[in-house]
Amino acid sequence: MSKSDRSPIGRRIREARKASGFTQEKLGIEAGIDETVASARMSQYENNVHTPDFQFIKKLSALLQVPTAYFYAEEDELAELISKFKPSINLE
Amino acid sequence: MSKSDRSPIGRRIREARKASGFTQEKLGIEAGIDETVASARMSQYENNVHTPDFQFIKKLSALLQVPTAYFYAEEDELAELISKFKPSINLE
DNA sequence: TGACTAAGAGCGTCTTAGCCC
DNA sequence: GGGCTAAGACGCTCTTAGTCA
Repeated sequence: MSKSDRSPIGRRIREARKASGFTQEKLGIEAGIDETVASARMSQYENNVHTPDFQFIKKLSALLQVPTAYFYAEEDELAELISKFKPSINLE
Repeated sequence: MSKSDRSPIGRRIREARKASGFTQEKLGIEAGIDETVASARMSQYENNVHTPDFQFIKKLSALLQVPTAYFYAEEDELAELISKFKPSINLE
C-alpha cells in the first residue's frame, strides 16, 4: 500500500493525542473504551490497523478539542486550518 | 438516535453530489462501484444506513472536488470553509 | 509503564432482490 | 429513470492474550 493510499486518521489521532499529553491507554479510557482493551485498540487506530467509527472520533474530538473533520484531513495545511476552527455556540 | 448523534457523512455526500448534478447511481459507478449495486449503496450512504470507508470517500473527494475532511465536518460553517480549500502546489 | 500485534469471535457492510413514485 | 430498503453473506473490527523496550 503506497503512502498516498493510506488514510490520515491514525496519524491525526497520534498528533492530537501527543499535543494533549495523553498516553494511548489513558485517551482510550477517557473516550469510553474498557480499560482492559484501551491500549490495544488505540494502538490499532494510530497505526491504521483498524479504523474507528465516527461516534468514537466524536469522543476524541471533544477530548482533544479539535473538530471531527480534523482527523480526516489529508493535507497538513488543511488540518492546521481546521484545528483552529472554533464553532459559534449553538444551543441545540 | 438524536440529531446530534448522527454522523454528517450522508448529508455531506448528498450536498456535494447535488451541487455537481450527479444521480446517486451515476456517482457510485464513477467511484468504482459495480453498476448493479451502485444505487443501493449510495442510498445507504446518504441515509446513514451504512458508512463508507475512507478509500471510498477519497474517490468522492476527487470526483466532487472537495477535500476528504469536508465529508466529516459537523458544523456547516466549517464544511463551507473546507470546501473552498485548495492545496498550494509545491513544485520540488 | 507504554506501545504494539496475531488470531478468532462478533458485528457492521455489501449484495441480492425487490419496492415505490 | 431515480431513490429507497430488508435480510443474509461476507469482511472488517474488537477482544483476548500475550510480547517487547
